[in-house]
Amino acid sequence: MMGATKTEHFTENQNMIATIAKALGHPARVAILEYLIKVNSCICGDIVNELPLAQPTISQHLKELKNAGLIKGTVEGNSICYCIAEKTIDKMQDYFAHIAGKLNRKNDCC
Amino acid sequence: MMGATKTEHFTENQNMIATIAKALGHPARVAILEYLIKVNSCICGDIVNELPLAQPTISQHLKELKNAGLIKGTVEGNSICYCIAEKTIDKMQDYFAHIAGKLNRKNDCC
DNA sequence: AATCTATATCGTAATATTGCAATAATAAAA
DNA sequence: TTTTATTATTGCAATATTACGATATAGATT
Repeated sequence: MMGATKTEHFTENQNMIATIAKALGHPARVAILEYLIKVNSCICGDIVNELPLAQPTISQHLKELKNAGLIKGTVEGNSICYCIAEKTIDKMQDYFAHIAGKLNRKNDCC
Repeated sequence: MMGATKTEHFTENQNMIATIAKALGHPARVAILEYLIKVNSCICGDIVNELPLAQPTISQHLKELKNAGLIKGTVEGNSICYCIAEKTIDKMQDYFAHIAGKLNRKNDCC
């Protein structure tokens, strides 16, 4: 087990932030998130039409966003309605606000 | 070139957010960031003593944080003083505040 | 029931990341 | 100048990610 991340050595919060950040660590997923914010909710096919990626690739990206808790999906007929999970966005906003508030703003060095 | 990210298809901002998020997409790098915020500035060795990872591994994580613009490092004698790049933290705070503000907060579905 | 529509999953190739031992590089200290 | 201290780089093994064609799944439509 060499190239595997040692999650057990870090706090739950650090792992949580990392998981969400990782999910946003790909421009396609950022684009999906922004599109979802713009249209409020949509189905997978809409995103396939919007982005230059194949349907299985979009599906995979949606899965990762969902696993990270950034989006939700509900079955609606034979399609699935996706939308933003506000709570997680709020969590990230709070996190950055929190650490930004802790910054010294005049470092010793650098 | 199959498993390579198609950055050229996304906006500059989407790529920038993804790059920063990706750098925070590992708990060790979140831990390094939080430690740096706590102590204001430190050298690589301090982080090696703090986290359960070998020196080359820490060095690599620092490099990635630096490449993403999240930290700065300045040579100081034979060691390097690392500290937070406030601007980038602010950028992320602004980004999440911006998208949080755009949320509908009562979705059609989900 | 057969077909269409929408999405997920499988399989696989290409690429990237993670982690560390060994070693190099550089500057201070002795 | 030899040694020590600090950090970066190299090389490599293990694992993870990215992308997509082919195929499966499931609900709607005819």
